[in-house]
Amino acid sequence: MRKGPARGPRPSSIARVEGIDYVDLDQHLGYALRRAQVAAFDAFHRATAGAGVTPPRFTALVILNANPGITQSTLGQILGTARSGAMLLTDWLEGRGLAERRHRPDDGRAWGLYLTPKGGRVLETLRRRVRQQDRRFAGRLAGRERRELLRLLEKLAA
Amino acid sequence: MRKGPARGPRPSSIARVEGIDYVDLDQHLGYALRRAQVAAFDAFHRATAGAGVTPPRFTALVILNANPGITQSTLGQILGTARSGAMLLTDWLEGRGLAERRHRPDDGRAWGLYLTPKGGRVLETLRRRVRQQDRRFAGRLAGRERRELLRLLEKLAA
DNA sequence: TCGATATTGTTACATAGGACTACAATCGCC
DNA sequence: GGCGATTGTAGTCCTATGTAACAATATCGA
Repeated sequence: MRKGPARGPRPSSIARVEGIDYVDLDQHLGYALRRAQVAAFDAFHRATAGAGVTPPRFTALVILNANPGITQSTLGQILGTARSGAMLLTDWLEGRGLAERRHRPDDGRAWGLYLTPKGGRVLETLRRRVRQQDRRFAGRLAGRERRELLRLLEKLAA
Repeated sequence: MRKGPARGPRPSSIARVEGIDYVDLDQHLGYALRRAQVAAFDAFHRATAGAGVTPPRFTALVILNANPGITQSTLGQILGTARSGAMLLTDWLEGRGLAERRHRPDDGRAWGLYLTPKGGRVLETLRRRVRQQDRRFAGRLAGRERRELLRLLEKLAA
């Protein structure tokens, strides 16, 4: 229906071009957020290179680990995607042996989603790498600045 | 080649789901940035509803206005997209009479891009609406917080 | 000056992530 | 028991990219 930020082929980075007048573009929160997010995505991608793990997939792993047994619908809500998208994501995870669907005794329609032992191990590795890269990425900020940034972002997205 | 944030069909918003343990997801800059950006995009979309103007299109208008005569390649660099994408974008702008291509006397290969008078008017309207919506969106932040946020984002994206 | 090389716009093609809809199975509630 | 709501699923469509190939033109070096 409408359009929004998602994931797809990527701008390797949004570099400033020499000799161009950017006017007051930086004063727009949306523009500033987008630039920062592209940079963050770059960092994420470097951290997980080769694993084929995208941000939503990583998020799904984290969520499944902390909330075993949730349904695909719930996962979709958490990620902000349609049910069909959550299903494709689950297919992907299951296809790699990272997660599995288990019938729910209490509800014949729904599946419960669980991380497999392998999924847990992969998550741990990813988590370590992502955290490390995150720290490097945020290296330009002082510790207090980083915390302040997170606080402000949280306030915006709430 | 790789994947990254872009625009496409959208998650209407990424709401927190009741009873779910989000663990330390908020501690990841990438995740926090993404959530904030989705919210910002929502605000942008409301501001430009009906105009069919997406963030990159808006950016292109602003850039063309301040840098008349730039080439499509340069526009692509600024937006962080491939030449072919810049061309499609230019087609769209030209199709609506917002911008036009003019032959360059100095380079037979390239076109110079210029905003039309109509393009200028549309930009002014959009700019006003976007700025207004931006302010509303940032309303949850104190003036100083907003400036601080922009400063930190800039530092990250640089 | 001329030929190799690079750049620009363009076209055609491929991909990826979503949304939307329709459907069958199942649940919940009256 | 029956009807509306929910769940997973499959199918289809759309949009925004990127890549590769090409012709025209520029540029640079021998």
